[in-house]
Amino acid sequence: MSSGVVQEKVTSALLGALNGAKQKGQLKTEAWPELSLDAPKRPEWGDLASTVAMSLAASEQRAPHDIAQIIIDNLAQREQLFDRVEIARPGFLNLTLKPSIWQEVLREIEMQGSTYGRAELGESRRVLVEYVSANPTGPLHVGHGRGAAVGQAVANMLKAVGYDVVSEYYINDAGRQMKLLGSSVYARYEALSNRPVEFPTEGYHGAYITAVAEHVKQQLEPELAGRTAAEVEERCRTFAYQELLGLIREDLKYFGIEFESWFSEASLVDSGAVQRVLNELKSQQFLFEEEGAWWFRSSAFGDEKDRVVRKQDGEYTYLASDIAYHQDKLRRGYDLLIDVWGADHHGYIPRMQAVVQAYGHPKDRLQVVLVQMVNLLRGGKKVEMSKRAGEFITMREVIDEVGADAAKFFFLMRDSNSHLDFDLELAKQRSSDNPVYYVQYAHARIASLWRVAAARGIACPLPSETDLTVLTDPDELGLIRKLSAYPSVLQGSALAYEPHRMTYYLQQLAGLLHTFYNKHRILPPAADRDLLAVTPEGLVPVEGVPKEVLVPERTAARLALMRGIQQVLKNGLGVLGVSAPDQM
RNA sequence: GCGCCCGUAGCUCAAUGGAUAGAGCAUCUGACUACGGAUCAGAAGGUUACAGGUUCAAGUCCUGUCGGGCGCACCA
Repeated sequence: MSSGVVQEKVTSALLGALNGAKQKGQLKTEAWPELSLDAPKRPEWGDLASTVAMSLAASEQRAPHDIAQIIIDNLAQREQLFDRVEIARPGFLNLTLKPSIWQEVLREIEMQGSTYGRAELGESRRVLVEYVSANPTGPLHVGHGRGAAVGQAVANMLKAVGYDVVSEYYINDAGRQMKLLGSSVYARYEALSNRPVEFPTEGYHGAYITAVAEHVKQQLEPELAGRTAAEVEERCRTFAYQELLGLIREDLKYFGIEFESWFSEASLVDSGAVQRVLNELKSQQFLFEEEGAWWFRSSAFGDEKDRVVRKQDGEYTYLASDIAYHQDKLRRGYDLLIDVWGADHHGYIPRMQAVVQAYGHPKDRLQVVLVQMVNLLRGGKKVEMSKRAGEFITMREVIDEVGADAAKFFFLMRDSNSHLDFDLELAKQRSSDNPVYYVQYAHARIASLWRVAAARGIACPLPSETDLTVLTDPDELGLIRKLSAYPSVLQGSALAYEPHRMTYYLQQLAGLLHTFYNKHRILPPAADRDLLAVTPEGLVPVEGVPKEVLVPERTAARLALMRGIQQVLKNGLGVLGVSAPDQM
């Protein structure tokens, strides 16, 4: 796999050493464990560390240190690859690579450009990522925003590592909630015409309902004249559904999110798919009748009890169409289904996995990414919300206030499994408190180097046209090491469905860039002012410690380094759906 | 009562079973007449809730306890 040119070289060197030792009879383990290379925490532990010797200790029945020594003795290209190879306490193999190996990373990034970090791990297996899927009964709120950001990032990450991904929004346009929506709008509509009717007990109270009712009045009043109450209510329902779904689409677009597919629940009911699926399950003995209701035997697949799919009154439950929906996904041939849900639905996982199993698939064909609640704060104080009472902060309001980039980055900064405190005041601050700007600023800073270089007529050759061997400073090599870790960070985040690892990585990379930028120069000074100091007598040459000597070769090499950093920042932000601006 | 998630620095949170547990914020002290100060350097801050267990190695895995959140519908 393409985990980066450096990792590949070192891994194959280690593998060669292991196999060599085995041929000589020095090692006897049948299959080698996975050779992972960690970037050690401390610089004196080298550039990369392997734990393979310790992993082999049990099967070899030898001390890890001895095994490590055997590996070292069998390293064929030791002189070409490594400056230092050391064994540390329990049996770590600490490797320090030759700078020339690291320098290749910049050429690799240049060659691969926007595809740097991508991989073919997915082998084009087909994945359906379903997310948001909010009922079209009102505007999207903050919680949906987090689900949207996570879903998009997961889909993008999986695409980046070689899966064939389709993103889908499941529209709950059938059933009780839609009826309530219709009767709520109907009640408001009649009230607008001074014909008050009883407001449904569990109806939607938000101000947007009244707004929809007003639109009904403006656009449909002539058409509705003389109709029965039931007809008017039905028209209110379809009108409200269209309008609210339209709003949801606009909100998502505003957030920079586009779905490849929109799937209607009602279409499953209308096509008879729900009925068909239930019949299938019945013929398989996975469905039975009791107390006048139909039950899905989910307990046969590990759910704690069986679940009703058709109520005594003959209505289908939500589960019925969800079974049909997931069966439809499987039927469309996806190898993996990923559902992004609010964490309050976690109890639903076993029964959906039961569905998958009832259709003869392993239960892990369905993976559910749970997104925990968002705690909205303003200046440290909690913002209270209640959807029933119609008091909530919408996703659009959040984007209006802090911007789509900041909102996404904040939503993705934490493990989606943890509650998220989202402080609106903090997210819109254009200050060092704000991690989004920190990362974006790193990108913009590099972009400004190109502008300044162009203005001064300084050449910016590509890494492939540059002598990179001057990049030997620990800070330079440290940056390159970080860049070389990007592919494995992306791949790890993708396979774990954990976009927050990406935001952490990007913050770290940006931090290294800012540190470097403050400590070292990249472009030569505009004048020789750095050799002078201000005194009462005017400018005089500085005595003592000279500034870093910045020969043109070093400027070119550092610009090449900057180009690599900029590319990786751009790629990483892109996967998260966040922009990488050249100016801020 | 049962199930799922969480418990790490004052706060918000990181850490594929790896070495001396790391960032940001807040606090304190510092840094541009040069490439963007939306930045940087330094200090201080910890019995990883608690008790056992598994192993070369545990914040991470297992068991139990305590605390918080969320579920346990013929709602969605």
